[in-house]
Amino acid sequence: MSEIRTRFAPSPTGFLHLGSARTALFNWAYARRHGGKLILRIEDTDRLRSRRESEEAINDGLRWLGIEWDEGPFRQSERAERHAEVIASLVASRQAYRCRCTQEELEERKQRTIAAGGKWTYDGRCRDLDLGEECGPHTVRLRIREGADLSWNDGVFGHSGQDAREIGDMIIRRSDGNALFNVAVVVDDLDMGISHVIRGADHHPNTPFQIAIYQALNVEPPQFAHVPLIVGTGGKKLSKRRDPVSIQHFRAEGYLPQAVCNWLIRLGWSHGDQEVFSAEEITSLFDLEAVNRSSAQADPGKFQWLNQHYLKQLPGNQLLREVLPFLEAEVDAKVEVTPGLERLLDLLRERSKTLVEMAQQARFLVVDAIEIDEKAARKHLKPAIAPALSSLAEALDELGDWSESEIEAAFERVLAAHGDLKIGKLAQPVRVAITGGTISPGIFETLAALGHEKAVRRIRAAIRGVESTAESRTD
RNA sequence: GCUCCCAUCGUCUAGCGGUCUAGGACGGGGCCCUCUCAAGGCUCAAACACGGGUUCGAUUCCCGUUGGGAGCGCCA
Repeated sequence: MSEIRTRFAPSPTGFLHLGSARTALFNWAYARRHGGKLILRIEDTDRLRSRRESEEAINDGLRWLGIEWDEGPFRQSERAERHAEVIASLVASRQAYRCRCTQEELEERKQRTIAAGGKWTYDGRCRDLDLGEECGPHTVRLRIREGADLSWNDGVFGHSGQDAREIGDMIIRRSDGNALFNVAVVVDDLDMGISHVIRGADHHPNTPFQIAIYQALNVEPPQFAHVPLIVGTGGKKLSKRRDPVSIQHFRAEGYLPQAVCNWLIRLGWSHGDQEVFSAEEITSLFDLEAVNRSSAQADPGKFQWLNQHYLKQLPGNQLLREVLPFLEAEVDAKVEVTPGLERLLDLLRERSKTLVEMAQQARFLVVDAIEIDEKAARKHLKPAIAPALSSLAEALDELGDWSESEIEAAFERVLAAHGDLKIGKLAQPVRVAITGGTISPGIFETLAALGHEKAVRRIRAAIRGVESTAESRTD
């Protein structure tokens, strides 16, 4: 059996799109699974929409996801000569012919046919005219035999095909001399030795026409597999306005590439009841047979769950490396890495869905001065708790060993000394005092992570705050 | 409008004629744990779109209906 060669062929018209990324992932997984190669080809023949920056964005996105290609990136635009050559050979062998119908004429005839209740395919006006080079401005059309068998066995949809009569003689070269997408794709796939064309189901209707080109070229088409589209909430088409669709966006939101890949691979593909797949599992288990035929909605909830799952699994040094940029953006300053910070991040991974959230939750530890949430202060920093808070500040200040267990012991002493105060009564005020809010990891762990000096300073500052508001109230 | 495609809990899905009183996961409810928030454990609710066939037997096969999607460019 010959080598498995798949390709990812995006058009560089924006950022790496969610659906494109999944197609890339499927192609990559399929190639890896079978010891084959993935070829990256940029379909940039639409000059108006193609931009070099978006090509870079696609490469970056793929690299970030860990999808490595083996050959390319090739640019379709750089292969124009080869496309022209193939079209010329098709004309020479009378498989294609020149057509001088103008767009206006075509449009008019089309409207007339439709108005008369007919179905429009090219009416073949120039089909047998045998027009030569000198016929003036013209396009080139592929001659489609009426009885041609344009069917194929799709890797996902099974037996597929369309009646040749439904297709009509399609244009393969524009009047400006450039090849059209369908030919360019066929020629490139052929030249690049692609064995499996795995692409979005939006290409499903294109396939019969491409098969006609393979037939005209008298070559065997590759295997086709069309993967169902990803749709947005409500089963509607993904919209750039409503749905987040760019991989870069997810990256900026603090999602891990492992989570994105895992999420995407399970959209339309499954392996029994398994939900979590490492990159190794993806590339050893992925299988076209198990790809679904119906389109899938992208569920953000599952995505968040997966992201937290991977966050929890990340080795400490990697977690730090991932969060640091987000944390520095959060506080808008360079952040010094301390053991306390590392400890806090470790506690935070169980409480964060994304790196962005984690950075927000770690903020209190790296800033010099915190802002205390007013509502939290009103609820928890009341005069009644001030005495206990003072004793705690004292007890903590005297601690020689700033460890979680010593801090806990200090708490217990203070609690006992204040009439068996419940720990919750003291923990919340302290939490507000040191983090500015009501939410944090366990209070002993949080205090330990924050550090001796900052912790005591913040508690004392909170006590002063309580006293001053108490005074202003009695006025 | 025409061509093609799809249809299991809210969502992603398992199921490839009897094992289905339909399984898992996310999300949701409840309980436990608990210094807050999480995490974790246990638990509950939740689906075969509808109508005809085929068959001893249909979630599974066939045909319609309905609903959704894609394509119908001198775009890719």
